Amino acid sequence: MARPRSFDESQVLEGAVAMFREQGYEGTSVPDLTAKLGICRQSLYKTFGDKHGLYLKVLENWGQQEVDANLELLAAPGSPLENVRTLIRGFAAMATTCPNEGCLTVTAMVETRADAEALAIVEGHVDSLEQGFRMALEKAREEGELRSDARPDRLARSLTTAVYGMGVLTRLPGSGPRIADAVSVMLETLEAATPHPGR
Amino acid sequence: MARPRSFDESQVLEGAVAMFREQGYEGTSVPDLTAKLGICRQSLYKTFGDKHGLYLKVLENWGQQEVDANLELLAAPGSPLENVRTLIRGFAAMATTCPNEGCLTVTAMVETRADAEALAIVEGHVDSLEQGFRMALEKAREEGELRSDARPDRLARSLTTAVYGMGVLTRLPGSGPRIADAVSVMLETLEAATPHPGR
DNA sequence: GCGGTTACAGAACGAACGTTCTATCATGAC
DNA sequence: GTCATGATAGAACGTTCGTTCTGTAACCGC
Repeated sequence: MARPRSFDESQVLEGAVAMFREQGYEGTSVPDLTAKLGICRQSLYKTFGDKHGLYLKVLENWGQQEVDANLELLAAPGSPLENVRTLIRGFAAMATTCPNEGCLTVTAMVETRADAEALAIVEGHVDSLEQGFRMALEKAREEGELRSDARPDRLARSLTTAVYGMGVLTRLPGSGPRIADAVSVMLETLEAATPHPGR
Repeated sequence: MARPRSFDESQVLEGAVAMFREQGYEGTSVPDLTAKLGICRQSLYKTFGDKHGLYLKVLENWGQQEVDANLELLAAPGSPLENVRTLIRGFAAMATTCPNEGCLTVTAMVETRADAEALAIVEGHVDSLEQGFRMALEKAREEGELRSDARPDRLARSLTTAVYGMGVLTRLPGSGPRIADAVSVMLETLEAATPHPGR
């Protein structure tokens, strides 16, 4: 009954994620978006309301994809402590292999300090990661992978802080060694909380 | 021989630091600057070249004030390990008491990913902090405050990463507990590297 | 095939940006 | 007091931003 749209909404969202990630919100103009996403201005406004609406949608989409994938990894069957280690190593690998595409969450935290809606979404992402760490570490303690006097909540908050530190230092070329050592110390801190630390 | 200028250059720089810190580079317009700094447009361009020149000057000024103050603190006489602890606690206090004025270095890393000049200055700041940590920790090891098998370089890089993690999470309201726990774990990690960890 | 509906393409809007230009004003040397 | 000099104040430049408007093109049900 009408002309079909010549773009795929989820593909547009994916492309927008990449652009906002690399260039930030202010740094990505509407002409930029329409040119690289294969969607015309009118359709963009019809579909997402305006640029800010698209940005919020992108942040939510990021949460449903990246963040939820991390949570699934942390809650995966097997050793919860090993899941934590795997995720941390994964973050470090991402930070060192793709230094130019920084973490969308980090960009959003810094750029949108006056954007309450965006901040709320981003805060949800950070909280989710922290809770994911905490639950995995609690499970690890219950299963005897961590000592009974370990503090999963404190460890989780510390890991979260360190992970976002890696996320922001990714922006600096030559931070590879810094990030690698940060990961080493994180893993050692976890090791020190196991029942038999040391060899 | 001519009309004297009605502004103080160092005061203008200080004010500009505050504005760039809170609002970022893009988020601070030239009319904003002239209105709040008490300097007219013409004088701003005459003195600093252009907005970008002012920004670079601000970054350098930040380095000479904040960064050098931190380095002095780390190299202060007395216990080098205690100096490290004091600096970390100071960062945490800053992050929790002044959450709205984020770290200028963090803002610059995220915002100016395509600005090579700014990035170079900022990289210098990060490297300086890391080296400051490393030298203090090496001195601590030499003086017996840390075990001989401690790794000052790794610890320094890890601390640096954690500190900038705190810097970016400052942007999120309600990160107080997260930052506090991150500091606790950092201090525990240092404690674990002392000759007699535990009580 | 035809009509109605929706997407597309591009021109055009006002506002804000960084920057430059012009004119006025305040001072020090003589 | 007069003049040269440099700072100040504000209008004005072109560009780019996000957004809206106008017309054209493409599809579906009948």
